[in-house]
Amino acid sequence: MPKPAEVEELLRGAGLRVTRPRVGVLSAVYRRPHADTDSIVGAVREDLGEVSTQAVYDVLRALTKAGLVRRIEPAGSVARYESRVGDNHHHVICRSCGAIADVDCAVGEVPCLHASDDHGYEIDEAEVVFWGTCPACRSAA
Amino acid sequence: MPKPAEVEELLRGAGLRVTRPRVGVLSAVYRRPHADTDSIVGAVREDLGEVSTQAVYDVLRALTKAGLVRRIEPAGSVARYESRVGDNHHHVICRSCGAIADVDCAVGEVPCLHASDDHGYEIDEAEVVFWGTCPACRSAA
DNA sequence: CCCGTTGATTGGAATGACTCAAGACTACAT
DNA sequence: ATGTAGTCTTGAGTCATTCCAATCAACGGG
Repeated sequence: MPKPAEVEELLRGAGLRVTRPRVGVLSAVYRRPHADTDSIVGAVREDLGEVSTQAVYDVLRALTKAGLVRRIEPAGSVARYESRVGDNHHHVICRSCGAIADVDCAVGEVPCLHASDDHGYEIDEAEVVFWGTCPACRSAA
Repeated sequence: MPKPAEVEELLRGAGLRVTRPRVGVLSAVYRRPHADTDSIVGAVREDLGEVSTQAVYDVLRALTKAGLVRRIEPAGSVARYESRVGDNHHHVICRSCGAIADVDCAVGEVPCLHASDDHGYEIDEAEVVFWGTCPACRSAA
């Protein structure tokens, strides 16, 4: 959980200008892993007051392009963002409630898996999603 | 590529009624692997004439629930459908043009991978997506 | 320390995939 | 043949996301 000053340093290091919405959004992503855009907007507004929805969308795209956050798009869900980047970890998602948890990659480097037949593609990443039922939903059933 | 009679048999075997839109949609999915809804609508209309877009959506959902087709939702793309079901294969997707190719699973049975830490989830499937650049886009660059 | 340029933010409107509701219709069983 | 559960159609609506033009602010050069 980086301090505001560290967040600013992260932005500067990525060649991005330091603005209030950007600091707020990046902090919110650190604070709430796997949050969707809507809840990030809410979190930022709690901190900063008024921020336009479009600013958050724009900032998230800029942060994603800069490699400071990672956008994940599980099937059947809206886009979500997380701050863990560069360590090529994977996710386990509950089919029932949509909860997401991180799963460390056994290999650690991309691409961690190799296709049996790559069809001539030059593969740079292997994305793994484990689908299942989380403990809470399992005991509720 | 099943004949119309075989398609009807597939539908009946899944406990679904045999209707013109259903036969048309299921044939179209066999004919065009990894097609999105829009191009399936187009393909069905070529065969049958007028079919409402909503009927296609509805049929695709029914076929998915019955396990006759599989819905895949690659990040940054609309939903796509394929007829290969039950063999737990994976996909390689071109970052540039979105082309999708099948990759046979080395294991063959679900779940083919096991998480290093399952967080208590009961995992029933491991979905793998390989991201890269297809031969055509690579030579065009 | 101030100022201008460049890039960010805002607000409004639009896009597009997908869903919902209500009624007409039809495949299939009795 | 006939009833009925399940399909198809039409039309409207939802929601995440994007586009555009105008305003505004960060930050490096003076």
